[in-house]
Amino acid sequence: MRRKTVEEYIETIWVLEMRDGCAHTGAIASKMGVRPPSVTEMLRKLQKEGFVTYQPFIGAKLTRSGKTKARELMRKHRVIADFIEFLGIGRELAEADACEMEHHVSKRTMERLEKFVTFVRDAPRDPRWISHYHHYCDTGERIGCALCNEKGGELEDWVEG
Amino acid sequence: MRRKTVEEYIETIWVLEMRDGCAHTGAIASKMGVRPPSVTEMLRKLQKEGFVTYQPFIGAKLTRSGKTKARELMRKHRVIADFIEFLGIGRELAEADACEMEHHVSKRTMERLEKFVTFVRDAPRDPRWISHYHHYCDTGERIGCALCNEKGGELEDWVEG
DNA sequence: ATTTCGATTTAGGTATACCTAACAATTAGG
DNA sequence: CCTAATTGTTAGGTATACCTAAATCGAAAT
Repeated sequence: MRRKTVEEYIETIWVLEMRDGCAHTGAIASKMGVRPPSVTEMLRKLQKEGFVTYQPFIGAKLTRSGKTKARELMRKHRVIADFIEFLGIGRELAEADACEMEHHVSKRTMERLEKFVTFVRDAPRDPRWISHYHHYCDTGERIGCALCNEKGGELEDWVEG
Repeated sequence: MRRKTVEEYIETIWVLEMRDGCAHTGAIASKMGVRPPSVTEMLRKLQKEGFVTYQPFIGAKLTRSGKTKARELMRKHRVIADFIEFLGIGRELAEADACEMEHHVSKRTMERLEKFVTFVRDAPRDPRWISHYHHYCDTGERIGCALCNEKGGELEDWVEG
């Protein structure tokens, strides 16, 4: 498998710390599919960089800055996974893809993507174009509501969100 | 800067081969921001893996399988960049983000994303919800066309794409 | 209290992409 | 044609995430 980044360790530690109170070397290792010595080594690095406090033979906890970082990452992760799910992909693959992608998207793009996801998810009513999109995915056939798509018409009958 | 993948080398070689007939070590190096020895080394690896033919002191050309790979990657790249641009990000950053992301998206998600981009770009008429989305990005204010969003209404007045 | 055993760290080694410095080949000018 | 400049490769070394095997810690059981 691919080599893990500092960020992936932080996310894993976050999850384990939530669950167990602190993240043990072995737990991190098995969750991430690496061997314990790799974890020990990384924990030392993360401590040096100020993301965790690490007590040998005990485990690791995120510092304030580690938690900030983790929250940031989890947020990115959720937004990306939600978006991919919206595209019509099952949650499991959406999650897996989000894992891979979340470390490679710029801040500005993330902001916009988040807005897009919110825009779609929290629409005041179920937007018809989404079902148009999914119909297009399934059949390749493009349909469109003439009223929705009408060009140049005045915007009337708005509903506040 | 981040360490480059095999795929990024293949893409760069594709571009240079298009432009110059073949990809020279120095050209690859300067385009990718690495030093020539790194390129020489990678070219040998790529040759061993069957993606390029490499003649020392002359340059590299993609093999059939290299070209297939390159086309695949360029397509991914374009789709992702187009999507990010659609979100309201300028082309330059969209391209940069695409570069980072394109190596981390699954095939199935890419297929769906491509459909989404096509669905939006080639809509028979300019879909109103896009301007709604951009309005939402700019102002945070959610507006919606009641006719478009009306729930449960029968689908009438369709336009074939 | 001592043994035993699971979990962890230490020691030492691999693979990969990168570098600089030194050397070699090709190309261009006189 | 031969030298000089440019370009490319070789040699040797770094950093990082990973591994296995061996040593060590700590807790639970006799």
